[in-house]
Amino acid sequence: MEPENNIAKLFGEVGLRQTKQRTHLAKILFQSGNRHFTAEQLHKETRVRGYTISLATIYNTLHQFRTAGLLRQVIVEPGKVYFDTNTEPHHHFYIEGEGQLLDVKSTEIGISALPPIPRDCDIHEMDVIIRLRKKSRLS
Amino acid sequence: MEPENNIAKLFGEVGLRQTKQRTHLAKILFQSGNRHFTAEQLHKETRVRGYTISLATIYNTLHQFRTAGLLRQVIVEPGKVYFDTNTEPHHHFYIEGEGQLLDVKSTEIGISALPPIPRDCDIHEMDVIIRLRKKSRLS
DNA sequence: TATAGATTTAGAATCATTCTAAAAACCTTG
DNA sequence: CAAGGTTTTTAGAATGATTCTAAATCTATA
Repeated sequence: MEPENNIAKLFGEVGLRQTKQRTHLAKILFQSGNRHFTAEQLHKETRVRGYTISLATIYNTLHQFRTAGLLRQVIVEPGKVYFDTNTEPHHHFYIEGEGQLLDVKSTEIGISALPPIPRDCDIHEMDVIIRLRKKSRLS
Repeated sequence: MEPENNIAKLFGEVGLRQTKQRTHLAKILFQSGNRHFTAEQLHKETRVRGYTISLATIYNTLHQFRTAGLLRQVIVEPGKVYFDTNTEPHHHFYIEGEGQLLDVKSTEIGISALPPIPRDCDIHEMDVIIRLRKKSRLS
């Protein structure tokens, strides 16, 4: 119930200094449910909320949050990066044409076998993307 | 054993006119085993082989081949699109840092359960990407 | 073989993202 | 609390992959 303090603590834990801009972004991103967004969308949202944060800072901060483990990248479309505040292992629906991402819980996809990993490599992460299309009304 | 004819037939089947450029690209792409590549890599390769094909044509043709079902896109990295001549359902290893893609046969990953699809949507395709990193020699 | 329509092309344009270098903010230490 | 060194922020330029444009060229077929 002390959101400001939580953010201070969060920054402390991941070793990021507290600045006005980072705090604003953290509020937008971490004080309500999980969300998917692009840098550009977030930038628009800061302006709507009356903050003034340059696009460069948005990008810088998103990368810092990502390296700190607070955000995850989702790559589903050429030339555009989505970020996801849900950093738990999970998967995605992607609605093509709408550009909408939806989380799929890890438990909802049963993966029963993995292929042999090339020797000299470790698994870093696994992405499952189920690409969907809106049913057309024309039958 | 009549590669030229095969290509002619291929183009006929998918409704693409035969042109010098498209034929050259089809030769490079479909006359040996499956491969992963970017537009830029393919462009370089045409030059090495002594063909002269503009980058714009490379892009045009790749998209036409894709719509014709002869190629598949693989999106694993921001700002860069890979193409794959293997159009069968299958998955990928992606070696981060190396930019290398490797096929994983569908049968090598057992997917036993799928989440409920949002009503009003159909599954268009499913991508599984296992991101790998080279083991560092420093233990 | 003429012709309508498709294709190719060079180069400009676009778009998301990154870079640069200068200004501002931050956090010690004296 | 002021100085000084380090981080951050920022506007704007730069980048890099891709797409667009409009003119030139080619292709299939009548």
